[in-house]
Amino acid sequence: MNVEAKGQARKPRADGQRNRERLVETAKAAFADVGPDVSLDEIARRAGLGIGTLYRHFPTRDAIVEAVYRREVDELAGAATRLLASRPAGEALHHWMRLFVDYIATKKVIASALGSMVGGASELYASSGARIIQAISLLVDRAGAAGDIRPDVNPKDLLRALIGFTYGADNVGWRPSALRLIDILMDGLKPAEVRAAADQGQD
Amino acid sequence: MNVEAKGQARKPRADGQRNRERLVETAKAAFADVGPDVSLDEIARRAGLGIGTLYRHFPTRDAIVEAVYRREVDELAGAATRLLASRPAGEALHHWMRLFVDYIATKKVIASALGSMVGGASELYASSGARIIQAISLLVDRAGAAGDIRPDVNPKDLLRALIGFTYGADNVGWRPSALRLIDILMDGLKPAEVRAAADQGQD
DNA sequence: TTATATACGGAGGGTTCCTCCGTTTAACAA
DNA sequence: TTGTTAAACGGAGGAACCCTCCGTATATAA
Repeated sequence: MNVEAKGQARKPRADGQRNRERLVETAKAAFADVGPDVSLDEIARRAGLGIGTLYRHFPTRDAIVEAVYRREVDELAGAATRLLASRPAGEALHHWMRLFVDYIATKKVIASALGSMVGGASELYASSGARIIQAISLLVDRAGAAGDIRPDVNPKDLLRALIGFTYGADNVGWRPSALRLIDILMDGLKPAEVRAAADQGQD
Repeated sequence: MNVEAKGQARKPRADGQRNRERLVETAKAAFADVGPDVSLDEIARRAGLGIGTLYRHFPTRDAIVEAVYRREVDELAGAATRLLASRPAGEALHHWMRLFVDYIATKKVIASALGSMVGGASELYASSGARIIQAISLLVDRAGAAGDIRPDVNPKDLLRALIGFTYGADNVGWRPSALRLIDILMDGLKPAEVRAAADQGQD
């Protein structure tokens, strides 16, 4: 019942897995109480591990951020289908965008990591960025098909906008500002008829 | 005819002014051919001056960026009134937002500097950030008064959006993406009647 | 010419990033 | 158990950057 195709691969070392886990948890705590710019050295130090060990497990900063926030990203991506099930596609998209802002509000690190993933060289592999793009694409497609928004909207544009809105998330008042911008953007996405109708109650 | 109120202040030293000028020009060249993240050490080195000299003239990175791009920022701010003179306020706002993107497209450094100014602690002094805010506020006020956009739009929100759109200006395709987003945002700013009218030619 | 406020220069300490490689240790076979 | 070996560890160390501090040099004004 060996899964290996050829040769005899060893099973991964137990200490390796333990340390990887330890690093992820330490990083999570460090992001929370030092801030999103905490140094990788600091994370290694807190974990009681050598810096070399950290770099072997996570060759880039984004890699460890991704590991830390995998669950959050999954939730956010999953919320897309959940929202679609319970309301019109246009509203689902609107809610999801607000949700995006709320997620970033608590975990600012995600924003910059997403930023470098979305436009990055390798968009192919199933990274967190890819899952988020899938989610927003689904919402945009459905909303477009339902006539809730114009049919020619580029989902990546919207994602860029969302990431952009959360840029500078330290400045006071950024959150309400981002939410207002989402409302405006959402209005701009609607075909003129829909807006006119919404303006006079529903028909 | 002494301008000084009290005591006898000396006139600024000639070498000081020369070096300041030299630093600004060197920085401009360095931003252009090394990139927006060129180190301050590198700029001082290229200028043939000590790092201490650079820091005395420009205590922060933003300070030197501001000196380098003062003219560009002035032009951009000035464009607001020029545009207002030649077309309806709503269109002027729309054009100005596109112009903003074009300016950033060539000088990426401005974006991050603006970012830290706009939300920064001291919004009071007449910095570049302040002049940009004044420009966009003027446009928003006029457009609101003319009924081209809704009257309750917060100009700082728009500026944040613009800065956000230009975030990640290295990624391929960011510029057309930013322009599309501006169009959408602009549509969202319009009162429903205006959009409906525009959709069917003009009335 | 002299006095002195101004400006210069760069050494140096602190931080972060990341690589490299000698040492340790877990997994597996005999 | 013991030996072999691949995997993982650790941290020294070089490079880059930031910024301060203070001894030295010089332009200005008397």
